[in-house]
Amino acid sequence: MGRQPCCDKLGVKKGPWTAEEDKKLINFILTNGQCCWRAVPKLAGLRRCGKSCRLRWTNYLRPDLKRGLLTDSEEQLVIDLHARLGNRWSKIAARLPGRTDNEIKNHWNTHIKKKLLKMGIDPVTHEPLNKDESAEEYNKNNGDSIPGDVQEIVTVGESQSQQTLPVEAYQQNVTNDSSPKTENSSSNIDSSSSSSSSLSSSSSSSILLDNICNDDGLLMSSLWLDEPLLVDPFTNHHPPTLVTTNETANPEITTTTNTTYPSWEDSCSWLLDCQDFGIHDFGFDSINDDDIDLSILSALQMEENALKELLQ
DNA sequence: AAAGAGGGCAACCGCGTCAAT
DNA sequence: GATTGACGCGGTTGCCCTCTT
Repeated sequence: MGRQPCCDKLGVKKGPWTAEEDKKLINFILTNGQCCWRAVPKLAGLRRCGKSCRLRWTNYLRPDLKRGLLTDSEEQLVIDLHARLGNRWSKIAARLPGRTDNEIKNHWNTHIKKKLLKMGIDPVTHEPLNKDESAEEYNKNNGDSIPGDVQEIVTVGESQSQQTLPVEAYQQNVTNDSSPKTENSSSNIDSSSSSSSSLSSSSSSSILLDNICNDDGLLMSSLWLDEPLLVDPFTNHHPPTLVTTNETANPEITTTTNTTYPSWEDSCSWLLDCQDFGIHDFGFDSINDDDIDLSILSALQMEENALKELLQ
């Protein structure tokens, strides 16, 4: 007959994960790697469904995850990808290293959606909302009049020749947005420019987007490509995405090859975070530190080699 | 200071697809 | 080929925290 059931439905724990459970899961994945989620709860000594373990690992415990709010450039990238892909969060997440589909989905629903609506952009179609509708919508949501910039966006957006204006308007809005960000300064998307103004951040994001999206066919084939770009030492399947900006189409733009991927600190900051509740509580004592270092260094070496191949 | 409202996020649910038997 | 279950994904829920009154 079919496969064995993934877990005994009876006695399966639900709800928030405890530190103890996290510890067990991390220990297990680090020592055994990711395989066969249905076997994980039993082997790791967890009273959880394999599905729940996978979710916990991919959305919260994975070492290559970034923390904090999405950066402006990441947000911009999400918007643009969403305009092309719709609610395919996993595909969108695949383009944002260290971000999970769940995280992006949540961020979209709680932040970006509202921002777009506020700016008179339909978050579903990414088209400008009807001026009256947007005004109504805005008044409904905010009990206030539409700000001048939104009105301008809506008005300009009515022009047939300005299809991409909503995104540009958003960029402008982001650029002007002076609200503080709690996001740490590291951005895998354009870390080279993140230290400069938010304008350059948006611009580089734009270049990146242009690069990715100039040819929708190329984008789609690229997005549907399931083959991992590089090897991740922990997951073996969802590595830090290599972001290469190589502008050659426009002679006015200096040809640059800007490749970024998470630094050692970024990739392993979670290990440092473990110290918050005692890294040894995780039972890492049993793991040879040299093994971890070597595996990660080896993976980084592989990344470097892959990068060189790409650049050749 | 307390209570209620709203927002954010982690986790669960249900469905579709693929693979094993 | 049919059946069954794992896996992955998107949608939804519910808890917790913060803000407002």
